[in-house]
Amino acid sequence: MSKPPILMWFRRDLRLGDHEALTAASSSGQPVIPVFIHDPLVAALGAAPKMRLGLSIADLSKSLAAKGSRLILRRGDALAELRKLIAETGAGAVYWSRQYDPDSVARDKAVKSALKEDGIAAESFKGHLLFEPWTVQAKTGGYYKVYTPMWKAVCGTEVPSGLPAPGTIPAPDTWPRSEDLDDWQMGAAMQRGADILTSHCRVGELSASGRLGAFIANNLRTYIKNRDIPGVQGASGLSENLTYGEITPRICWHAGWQAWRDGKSDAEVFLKELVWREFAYHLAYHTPRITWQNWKEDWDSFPWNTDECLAEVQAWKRGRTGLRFVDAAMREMYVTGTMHNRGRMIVASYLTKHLLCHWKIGMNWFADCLIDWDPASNAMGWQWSAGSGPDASPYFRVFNPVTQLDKFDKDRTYVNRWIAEGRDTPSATSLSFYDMIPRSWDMGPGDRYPDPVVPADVGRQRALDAYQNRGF
DNA sequence: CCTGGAGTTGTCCTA
DNA sequence: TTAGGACAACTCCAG
Repeated sequence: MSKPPILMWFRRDLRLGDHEALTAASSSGQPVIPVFIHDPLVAALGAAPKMRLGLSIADLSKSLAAKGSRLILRRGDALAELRKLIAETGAGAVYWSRQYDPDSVARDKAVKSALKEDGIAAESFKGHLLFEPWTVQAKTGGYYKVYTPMWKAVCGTEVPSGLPAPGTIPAPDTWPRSEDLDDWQMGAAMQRGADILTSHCRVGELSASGRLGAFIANNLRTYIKNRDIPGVQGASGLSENLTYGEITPRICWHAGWQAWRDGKSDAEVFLKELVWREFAYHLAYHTPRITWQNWKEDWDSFPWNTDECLAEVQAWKRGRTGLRFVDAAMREMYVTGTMHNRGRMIVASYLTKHLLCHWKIGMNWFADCLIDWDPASNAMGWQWSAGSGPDASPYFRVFNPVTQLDKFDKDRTYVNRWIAEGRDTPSATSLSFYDMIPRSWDMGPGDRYPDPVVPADVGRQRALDAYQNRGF
Protein backbone atom coordinates (compact mmCIF):
# COMPACT_ATOMS: atom_id res chain seq x y z
CA MET A 1 0.00 0.00 0.00
CA SER A 2 1.37 3.40 -0.96
CA LYS A 3 1.92 6.21 1.51
CA PRO A 4 -0.88 8.68 2.22
CA PRO A 5 -0.68 11.65 -0.12
CA ILE A 6 -0.28 15.31 0.76
CA LEU A 7 -2.82 17.78 -0.55
CA MET A 8 -1.02 20.85 -1.87
CA TRP A 9 -3.67 23.54 -1.62
CA PHE A 10 -2.83 26.32 -4.10
CA ARG A 11 -4.27 29.83 -3.66
CA ARG A 12 -2.24 32.93 -4.46
CA ASP A 13 0.95 30.96 -5.03
CA LEU A 14 0.43 29.74 -8.57
CA ARG A 15 3.97 28.68 -9.42
CA LEU A 16 6.38 25.76 -9.03
CA GLY A 17 9.61 27.68 -8.36
CA ASP A 18 10.57 29.17 -5.02
CA HIS A 19 7.63 27.44 -3.42
CA GLU A 20 8.31 26.32 0.15
CA ALA A 21 5.13 24.34 0.56
CA LEU A 22 5.40 22.51 -2.75
CA THR A 23 9.07 21.78 -2.19
CA ALA A 24 8.36 20.39 1.26
CA ALA A 25 5.53 18.24 -0.05
CA SER A 26 7.51 16.99 -3.04
CA SER A 27 10.51 16.00 -0.97
CA SER A 28 8.50 14.26 1.73
CA GLY A 29 8.52 10.92 0.01
CA GLN A 30 4.73 10.99 -0.22
CA PRO A 31 2.58 11.50 -3.29
CA VAL A 32 1.42 15.07 -3.86
CA ILE A 33 -2.06 16.05 -5.00
CA PRO A 34 -2.19 19.71 -6.09
CA VAL A 35 -5.60 21.25 -5.65
CA PHE A 36 -7.25 24.58 -6.29
CA ILE A 37 -10.60 25.31 -4.67
CA HIS A 38 -13.08 27.79 -6.10
CA ASP A 39 -14.27 28.85 -2.68
CA PRO A 40 -16.38 31.85 -1.59
CA LEU A 41 -13.32 34.10 -1.57
CA VAL A 42 -12.73 33.28 -5.22
CA ALA A 43 -16.40 33.73 -5.98
CA ALA A 44 -16.26 37.20 -4.41
CA LEU A 45 -13.47 38.43 -6.69
CA GLY A 46 -14.15 41.26 -9.09
CA ALA A 47 -14.66 40.65 -12.79
CA ALA A 48 -11.13 41.35 -14.02
CA PRO A 49 -9.17 39.71 -11.21
CA LYS A 50 -11.34 36.62 -11.44
CA MET A 51 -10.74 36.31 -15.13
CA ARG A 52 -7.02 36.83 -14.64
CA LEU A 53 -7.00 34.17 -11.91
CA GLY A 54 -8.54 31.72 -14.35
CA LEU A 55 -5.67 32.30 -16.77
CA SER A 56 -3.18 31.71 -14.01
CA ILE A 57 -4.84 28.49 -12.93
CA ALA A 58 -4.71 27.23 -16.50
CA ASP A 59 -1.02 28.07 -16.69
CA LEU A 60 -0.22 26.32 -13.43
CA SER A 61 -2.21 23.34 -14.59
CA LYS A 62 0.01 23.03 -17.65
CA SER A 63 3.19 23.41 -15.65
CA LEU A 64 2.10 20.66 -13.30
CA ALA A 65 1.12 18.41 -16.19
CA ALA A 66 4.58 18.87 -17.66
CA LYS A 67 5.94 17.39 -14.44
CA GLY A 68 3.62 14.41 -14.58
CA SER A 69 1.35 15.93 -11.96
CA ARG A 70 -2.14 17.41 -12.13
CA LEU A 71 -4.10 20.28 -10.70
CA ILE A 72 -7.34 19.05 -9.18
CA LEU A 73 -10.12 21.62 -9.27
CA ARG A 74 -12.99 21.71 -6.83
CA ARG A 75 -15.70 24.22 -6.16
CA GLY A 76 -17.22 24.83 -2.75
CA ASP A 77 -16.36 25.74 0.80
CA ALA A 78 -12.64 25.24 1.29
CA LEU A 79 -12.80 23.09 4.40
CA ALA A 80 -15.64 20.95 3.06
CA GLU A 81 -13.81 20.30 -0.21
CA LEU A 82 -10.54 19.52 1.55
CA ARG A 83 -12.35 17.05 3.80
CA LYS A 84 -13.96 15.38 0.80
CA LEU A 85 -10.59 15.09 -0.90
CA ILE A 86 -9.06 13.67 2.24
CA ALA A 87 -11.81 11.07 2.40
CA GLU A 88 -11.40 10.21 -1.30
CA THR A 89 -7.62 10.01 -1.36
CA GLY A 90 -6.63 9.00 2.15
CA ALA A 91 -4.46 12.12 2.39
CA GLY A 92 -2.86 12.67 5.77
CA ALA A 93 -1.71 16.26 5.31
CA VAL A 94 -2.62 19.56 3.70
CA TYR A 95 0.05 22.13 2.84
CA TRP A 96 -0.43 25.72 1.75
CA SER A 97 1.29 29.09 1.52
CA ARG A 98 0.16 31.64 4.05
CA GLN A 99 -1.89 34.66 3.11
CA TYR A 100 -2.23 37.73 5.27
CA ASP A 101 -5.38 39.60 4.30
CA PRO A 102 -8.20 39.45 6.84
CA ASP A 103 -10.59 37.22 4.88
CA SER A 104 -7.91 34.68 4.06
CA VAL A 105 -6.57 34.67 7.59
CA ALA A 106 -10.03 33.98 8.97
CA ARG A 107 -10.63 31.15 6.51
CA ASP A 108 -7.22 29.58 7.01
CA LYS A 109 -7.42 29.68 10.79
CA ALA A 110 -10.73 27.86 10.72
CA VAL A 111 -9.45 25.31 8.20
CA LYS A 112 -6.30 24.66 10.15
CA SER A 113 -7.97 24.06 13.48
CA ALA A 114 -10.69 21.89 11.95
CA LEU A 115 -8.20 19.74 10.05
CA LYS A 116 -6.08 19.34 13.15
CA GLU A 117 -9.10 18.11 15.03
CA ASP A 118 -9.59 15.62 12.22
CA GLY A 119 -6.08 14.40 12.86
CA ILE A 120 -4.73 15.84 9.62
CA ALA A 121 -1.37 17.58 9.47
CA ALA A 122 -2.22 21.08 8.30
CA GLU A 123 0.91 23.06 7.58
CA SER A 124 1.27 26.57 6.28
CA PHE A 125 4.44 27.99 4.75
CA LYS A 126 5.82 31.44 4.02
CA GLY A 127 6.38 32.79 0.55
CA HIS A 128 3.90 35.53 -0.24
CA LEU A 129 5.94 38.11 1.69
CA LEU A 130 9.59 38.91 2.32
CA PHE A 131 9.03 39.40 6.03
CA GLU A 132 6.38 37.78 8.18
CA PRO A 133 4.22 40.52 9.72
CA TRP A 134 4.84 39.36 13.27
CA THR A 135 8.62 39.46 12.87
CA VAL A 136 8.96 43.16 12.04
CA GLN A 137 8.62 45.31 15.13
CA ALA A 138 9.40 48.94 15.85
CA LYS A 139 11.72 49.45 18.79
CA THR A 140 8.92 51.28 20.56
CA GLY A 141 6.86 48.13 20.29
CA GLY A 142 4.18 47.08 17.86
CA TYR A 143 4.05 47.19 14.11
CA TYR A 144 5.24 50.04 11.91
CA LYS A 145 2.69 52.68 11.06
CA VAL A 146 5.05 54.79 9.01
CA TYR A 147 6.74 53.48 5.93
CA THR A 148 10.21 55.00 6.10
CA PRO A 149 11.18 53.66 9.53
CA MET A 150 9.99 50.23 8.41
CA TRP A 151 12.10 50.46 5.30
CA LYS A 152 15.14 51.44 7.38
CA ALA A 153 14.49 48.55 9.71
CA VAL A 154 14.17 45.86 7.04
CA CYS A 155 16.38 47.01 4.17
CA GLY A 156 19.46 45.39 5.63
CA THR A 157 17.73 42.15 6.57
CA GLU A 158 19.12 39.01 5.07
CA VAL A 159 16.50 37.37 2.88
CA PRO A 160 17.04 33.68 2.06
CA SER A 161 17.60 32.81 -1.58
CA GLY A 162 14.80 31.40 -3.66
CA LEU A 163 14.24 27.68 -4.06
CA PRO A 164 14.40 25.86 -7.38
CA ALA A 165 11.25 24.20 -8.64
CA PRO A 166 11.05 20.59 -7.44
CA GLY A 167 12.59 18.19 -9.95
CA THR A 168 9.76 15.76 -9.54
CA ILE A 169 6.36 15.98 -7.96
CA PRO A 170 5.47 12.46 -6.88
CA ALA A 171 2.10 11.43 -8.27
CA PRO A 172 -0.47 9.29 -6.49
CA ASP A 173 -1.50 5.89 -7.92
CA THR A 174 -4.92 7.24 -8.76
CA TRP A 175 -6.09 10.80 -9.18
CA PRO A 176 -9.27 12.13 -7.62
CA ARG A 177 -11.93 13.62 -9.86
CA SER A 178 -11.38 17.19 -11.02
CA GLU A 179 -13.83 19.77 -12.24
CA ASP A 180 -13.23 21.45 -15.58
CA LEU A 181 -11.83 24.98 -15.48
CA ASP A 182 -13.98 25.98 -18.43
CA ASP A 183 -17.08 25.19 -16.41
CA TRP A 184 -16.04 27.77 -13.86
CA GLN A 185 -16.55 30.55 -16.41
CA MET A 186 -13.94 32.71 -14.76
CA GLY A 187 -14.32 35.41 -17.39
CA ALA A 188 -18.10 35.48 -17.36
CA ALA A 189 -18.46 38.74 -15.48
CA MET A 190 -16.35 40.48 -18.10
CA GLN A 191 -19.22 40.71 -20.57
CA ARG A 192 -17.74 42.08 -23.80
CA GLY A 193 -14.17 42.66 -22.75
CA ALA A 194 -12.60 39.31 -21.90
CA ASP A 195 -10.54 38.85 -25.06
CA ILE A 196 -9.15 42.37 -25.06
CA LEU A 197 -8.29 42.22 -21.39
CA THR A 198 -6.63 38.83 -21.91
CA SER A 199 -4.44 40.29 -24.63
CA HIS A 200 -3.00 42.70 -22.06
CA CYS A 201 -2.23 40.01 -19.49
CA ARG A 202 1.15 38.40 -19.06
CA VAL A 203 0.32 35.22 -17.32
CA GLY A 204 2.32 32.70 -15.40
CA GLU A 205 5.62 31.90 -13.85
CA LEU A 206 7.64 31.95 -17.04
CA SER A 207 6.26 35.34 -18.15
CA ALA A 208 6.90 36.71 -14.70
CA SER A 209 10.54 35.76 -14.57
CA GLY A 210 11.06 36.95 -18.12
CA ARG A 211 9.49 40.22 -17.18
CA LEU A 212 11.72 40.60 -14.15
CA GLY A 213 14.83 39.87 -16.19
CA ALA A 214 13.89 42.31 -18.92
CA PHE A 215 13.05 44.98 -16.37
CA ILE A 216 16.38 44.64 -14.59
CA ALA A 217 18.29 44.62 -17.86
CA ASN A 218 16.47 47.40 -19.68
CA ASN A 219 14.51 49.62 -17.34
CA LEU A 220 16.23 49.72 -13.98
CA ARG A 221 18.86 52.19 -15.10
CA THR A 222 16.19 54.82 -15.72
CA TYR A 223 13.64 53.61 -13.19
CA ILE A 224 13.49 56.69 -10.96
CA LYS A 225 12.77 59.01 -13.87
CA ASN A 226 10.65 56.79 -16.10
CA ARG A 227 8.47 55.03 -13.58
CA ASP A 228 6.72 58.32 -12.99
CA ILE A 229 5.80 58.92 -16.61
CA PRO A 230 2.67 57.06 -17.67
CA GLY A 231 3.44 57.42 -21.35
CA VAL A 232 6.65 55.46 -20.92
CA GLN A 233 6.96 51.79 -20.01
CA GLY A 234 9.28 52.39 -17.09
CA ALA A 235 7.86 50.29 -14.28
CA SER A 236 8.33 46.57 -13.77
CA GLY A 237 4.68 45.60 -14.26
CA LEU A 238 5.26 42.77 -11.82
CA SER A 239 2.28 43.55 -9.57
CA GLU A 240 0.11 41.43 -11.85
CA ASN A 241 2.33 38.42 -11.26
CA LEU A 242 3.07 39.05 -7.59
CA THR A 243 -0.57 39.16 -6.65
CA TYR A 244 -1.18 35.61 -7.90
CA GLY A 245 2.15 34.39 -6.65
CA GLU A 246 3.48 33.64 -10.12
CA ILE A 247 6.72 35.08 -8.83
CA THR A 248 7.83 35.65 -5.25
CA PRO A 249 8.92 38.94 -3.76
CA ARG A 250 12.16 37.38 -2.68
CA ILE A 251 13.11 36.48 -6.25
CA CYS A 252 12.50 40.15 -7.10
CA TRP A 253 14.38 41.25 -4.00
CA HIS A 254 17.49 39.26 -4.88
CA ALA A 255 17.41 40.45 -8.47
CA GLY A 256 17.16 44.02 -7.22
CA TRP A 257 20.02 43.59 -4.77
CA GLN A 258 22.19 42.02 -7.42
CA ALA A 259 21.54 45.00 -9.68
CA TRP A 260 22.32 47.39 -6.85
CA ARG A 261 25.65 45.67 -6.28
CA ASP A 262 26.25 45.93 -10.01
CA GLY A 263 26.03 49.68 -9.61
CA LYS A 264 22.51 50.35 -10.84
CA SER A 265 21.63 52.98 -8.29
CA ASP A 266 17.92 53.11 -9.15
CA ALA A 267 17.66 49.57 -7.81
CA GLU A 268 17.10 50.88 -4.30
CA VAL A 269 13.84 52.48 -5.35
CA PHE A 270 12.67 49.19 -6.85
CA LEU A 271 13.48 47.42 -3.58
CA LYS A 272 11.55 50.12 -1.75
CA GLU A 273 8.49 49.41 -3.87
CA LEU A 274 8.64 45.77 -2.82
CA VAL A 275 8.69 46.92 0.79
CA TRP A 276 5.61 49.08 0.18
CA ARG A 277 3.84 45.86 -0.65
CA GLU A 278 5.11 44.40 2.63
CA PHE A 279 4.01 47.51 4.50
CA ALA A 280 0.49 47.19 3.11
CA TYR A 281 0.27 43.55 4.16
CA HIS A 282 1.68 44.20 7.60
CA LEU A 283 -0.93 46.89 8.11
CA ALA A 284 -3.69 44.61 6.87
CA TYR A 285 -2.48 41.84 9.15
CA HIS A 286 -2.19 43.97 12.27
CA THR A 287 -5.19 46.21 11.60
CA PRO A 288 -7.59 44.19 9.44
CA ARG A 289 -10.12 47.00 9.59
CA ILE A 290 -8.00 48.92 7.09
CA THR A 291 -9.75 46.93 4.36
CA TRP A 292 -13.25 48.01 5.32
CA GLN A 293 -13.27 51.15 7.47
CA ASN A 294 -11.30 54.31 8.11
CA TRP A 295 -7.99 53.38 9.63
CA LYS A 296 -8.12 56.67 11.52
CA GLU A 297 -11.58 56.48 13.02
CA ASP A 298 -11.90 60.26 13.23
CA TRP A 299 -12.69 60.16 9.57
CA ASP A 300 -15.95 58.31 10.21
CA SER A 301 -17.59 61.70 10.63
CA PHE A 302 -16.31 63.12 7.35
CA PRO A 303 -19.26 63.75 4.99
CA TRP A 304 -18.06 61.80 1.98
CA ASN A 305 -20.65 60.96 -0.62
CA THR A 306 -21.43 57.25 -0.51
CA ASP A 307 -24.02 57.19 -3.28
CA GLU A 308 -22.72 55.08 -6.15
CA CYS A 309 -25.42 56.42 -8.45
CA LEU A 310 -24.23 60.00 -8.27
CA ALA A 311 -23.54 61.36 -11.76
CA GLU A 312 -19.99 62.30 -10.78
CA VAL A 313 -19.27 58.75 -9.67
CA GLN A 314 -20.52 57.35 -12.96
CA ALA A 315 -18.45 59.86 -14.88
CA TRP A 316 -15.40 58.86 -12.88
CA LYS A 317 -15.90 55.14 -13.47
CA ARG A 318 -16.53 55.61 -17.17
CA GLY A 319 -13.61 57.90 -17.85
CA ARG A 320 -15.71 60.90 -18.78
CA THR A 321 -14.99 63.37 -16.01
CA GLY A 322 -13.73 65.85 -18.58
CA LEU A 323 -10.25 65.81 -17.04
CA ARG A 324 -7.96 64.10 -19.46
CA PHE A 325 -5.46 62.63 -17.03
CA VAL A 326 -8.26 61.16 -14.92
CA ASP A 327 -10.17 59.81 -17.89
CA ALA A 328 -7.11 58.37 -19.61
CA ALA A 329 -6.17 56.51 -16.46
CA MET A 330 -9.68 55.16 -15.85
CA ARG A 331 -9.88 53.92 -19.42
CA GLU A 332 -6.43 52.41 -19.24
CA MET A 333 -7.62 50.40 -16.27
CA TYR A 334 -10.82 49.33 -17.96
CA VAL A 335 -8.99 48.09 -21.04
CA THR A 336 -5.76 46.66 -19.66
CA GLY A 337 -6.67 45.81 -16.08
CA THR A 338 -3.78 47.88 -14.81
CA MET A 339 -3.23 51.56 -14.25
CA HIS A 340 -0.03 53.50 -14.06
CA ASN A 341 0.86 54.42 -10.50
CA ARG A 342 0.68 58.13 -11.14
CA GLY A 343 -2.74 57.62 -12.62
CA ARG A 344 -3.82 55.77 -9.50
CA MET A 345 -2.81 58.70 -7.33
CA ILE A 346 -4.52 61.22 -9.58
CA VAL A 347 -7.83 59.40 -9.99
CA ALA A 348 -7.94 58.63 -6.28
CA SER A 349 -7.24 62.22 -5.37
CA TYR A 350 -9.88 63.39 -7.81
CA LEU A 351 -12.55 61.02 -6.51
CA THR A 352 -11.94 61.59 -2.81
CA LYS A 353 -11.00 65.26 -2.88
CA HIS A 354 -12.42 67.03 -5.92
CA LEU A 355 -15.56 64.88 -5.95
CA LEU A 356 -15.67 64.33 -2.17
CA CYS A 357 -16.65 60.70 -2.64
CA HIS A 358 -15.88 57.94 -0.19
CA TRP A 359 -12.67 56.04 -0.90
CA LYS A 360 -14.58 52.76 -0.65
CA ILE A 361 -16.36 53.55 -3.91
CA GLY A 362 -12.99 53.80 -5.58
CA MET A 363 -11.56 50.81 -3.79
CA ASN A 364 -14.46 48.64 -4.91
CA TRP A 365 -14.25 49.79 -8.50
CA PHE A 366 -10.54 49.05 -8.56
CA ALA A 367 -11.31 45.61 -7.11
CA ASP A 368 -13.59 44.98 -10.07
CA CYS A 369 -11.22 46.22 -12.76
CA LEU A 370 -7.63 45.51 -11.76
CA ILE A 371 -5.90 42.32 -12.82
CA ASP A 372 -3.26 43.14 -10.22
CA TRP A 373 -5.86 43.67 -7.52
CA ASP A 374 -4.41 43.03 -4.10
CA PRO A 375 -6.51 43.33 -0.98
CA ALA A 376 -3.81 44.95 1.13
CA SER A 377 -2.26 47.36 -1.36
CA ASN A 378 -5.62 48.51 -2.64
CA ALA A 379 -6.95 49.37 0.80
CA MET A 380 -3.75 51.09 1.89
CA GLY A 381 -3.50 53.12 -1.30
CA TRP A 382 -7.06 54.37 -1.12
CA GLN A 383 -6.83 55.33 2.51
CA TRP A 384 -3.55 57.05 1.85
CA SER A 385 -5.16 59.10 -0.89
CA ALA A 386 -8.24 59.94 1.12
CA GLY A 387 -6.20 60.96 4.15
CA SER A 388 -7.83 58.43 6.46
CA GLY A 389 -4.98 55.95 6.41
CA PRO A 390 -1.72 55.48 8.22
CA ASP A 391 1.11 57.69 7.06
CA ALA A 392 -1.42 59.40 4.84
CA SER A 393 -1.23 62.30 2.52
CA PRO A 394 -2.09 65.58 4.31
CA TYR A 395 -5.39 67.14 3.36
CA PHE A 396 -3.91 70.11 1.57
CA ARG A 397 -2.12 67.83 -0.84
CA VAL A 398 -4.65 67.85 -3.65
CA PHE A 399 -3.38 66.62 -6.99
CA ASN A 400 -4.14 69.04 -9.76
CA PRO A 401 -5.17 66.85 -12.69
CA VAL A 402 -4.40 69.65 -15.15
CA THR A 403 -0.93 70.64 -14.06
CA GLN A 404 0.00 67.01 -13.50
CA LEU A 405 -0.42 66.57 -17.24
CA ASP A 406 2.26 69.15 -17.97
CA LYS A 407 4.56 67.60 -15.45
CA PHE A 408 4.17 63.93 -16.29
CA ASP A 409 2.60 63.74 -19.74
CA LYS A 410 4.15 66.73 -21.42
CA ASP A 411 3.83 65.42 -24.97
CA ARG A 412 0.37 63.93 -24.27
CA THR A 413 1.47 60.43 -25.22
CA TYR A 414 -0.61 58.97 -22.42
CA VAL A 415 -3.84 60.89 -22.89
CA ASN A 416 -3.73 60.38 -26.64
CA ARG A 417 -3.23 56.69 -26.10
CA TRP A 418 -6.49 56.46 -24.18
CA ILE A 419 -8.78 59.30 -25.26
CA ALA A 420 -10.34 59.20 -28.70
CA GLU A 421 -12.73 62.13 -28.61
CA GLY A 422 -11.71 65.13 -30.64
CA ARG A 423 -8.96 63.40 -32.58
CA ASP A 424 -8.92 62.92 -36.37
CA THR A 425 -7.12 59.62 -36.10
CA PRO A 426 -7.71 58.17 -32.65
CA SER A 427 -5.19 55.59 -31.47
CA ALA A 428 -6.14 51.93 -31.63
CA THR A 429 -5.83 51.67 -27.87
CA SER A 430 -8.27 54.51 -27.31
CA LEU A 431 -10.76 52.83 -29.65
CA SER A 432 -10.46 49.44 -27.97
CA PHE A 433 -12.12 51.00 -24.92
CA TYR A 434 -15.37 51.23 -26.87
CA ASP A 435 -15.21 47.54 -27.74
CA MET A 436 -15.18 46.68 -24.06
CA ILE A 437 -17.58 48.98 -22.28
CA PRO A 438 -21.23 48.06 -21.78
CA ARG A 439 -23.40 49.51 -24.53
CA SER A 440 -25.51 51.15 -21.85
CA TRP A 441 -22.65 53.55 -21.21
CA ASP A 442 -23.56 55.05 -24.53
CA MET A 443 -20.15 56.45 -25.36
CA GLY A 444 -18.49 56.73 -28.74
CA PRO A 445 -15.24 58.07 -30.19
CA GLY A 446 -17.16 60.72 -32.10
CA ASP A 447 -18.59 62.27 -28.94
CA ARG A 448 -17.64 65.76 -27.97
CA TYR A 449 -15.14 65.48 -25.13
CA PRO A 450 -17.08 66.46 -21.98
CA ASP A 451 -16.54 69.54 -19.90
CA PRO A 452 -15.20 68.82 -16.42
CA VAL A 453 -17.86 67.47 -14.04
CA VAL A 454 -15.97 69.38 -11.38
CA PRO A 455 -13.25 71.72 -12.65
CA ALA A 456 -9.82 71.35 -11.10
CA ASP A 457 -9.76 74.71 -9.34
CA VAL A 458 -13.35 74.56 -8.08
CA GLY A 459 -12.86 71.04 -6.76
CA ARG A 460 -9.61 71.93 -5.08
CA GLN A 461 -11.15 74.81 -3.16
CA ARG A 462 -14.19 72.76 -2.22
CA ALA A 463 -11.98 69.95 -0.97
CA LEU A 464 -9.77 72.27 1.06
CA ASP A 465 -12.83 73.86 2.64
CA ALA A 466 -14.39 70.52 3.48
CA TYR A 467 -11.16 69.13 4.86
CA GLN A 468 -10.43 72.27 6.84
CA ASN A 469 -13.89 72.27 8.42
CA ARG A 470 -13.88 68.58 9.21
CA GLY A 471 -13.86 69.31 12.91
CA PHE A 472 -11.19 66.92 14.17
C1' DC B 1 9.48 59.72 30.31
C1' DC B 2 10.88 63.29 27.58
C1' DT B 3 12.76 65.28 23.30
C1' DG B 4 13.29 66.18 18.81
C1' DG B 5 13.30 64.91 14.12
C1' DA B 6 10.74 63.14 10.43
C1' DG B 7 7.02 61.95 7.60
C1' DT B 8 6.20 58.55 -0.92
C1' DT B 9 4.26 60.61 -4.48
C1' DG B 10 1.66 68.32 -4.10
C1' DT B 11 0.25 73.07 -5.06
C1' DC B 12 0.63 77.76 -5.16
C1' DC B 13 2.64 82.10 -4.38
C1' DT B 14 6.49 85.01 -4.03
C1' DA B 15 10.87 86.77 -4.64
C1' DT C 1 12.81 80.76 -14.89
C1' DT C 2 13.37 78.77 -10.71
C1' DA C 3 13.92 77.92 -5.91
C1' DG C 4 11.99 78.21 -1.43
C1' DG C 5 8.51 78.61 1.87
C1' DA C 6 3.68 78.15 3.46
C1' DC C 7 0.11 75.16 3.86
C1' DA C 8 -1.29 72.14 10.15
C1' DA C 9 -0.96 69.66 13.21
C1' DC C 10 -0.15 65.20 14.72
C1' DT C 11 1.72 60.74 15.25
C1' DC C 12 5.34 57.82 14.99
C1' DC C 13 9.75 56.47 16.21
C1' DA C 14 14.58 56.46 17.91
C1' DG C 15 17.49 57.82 21.34
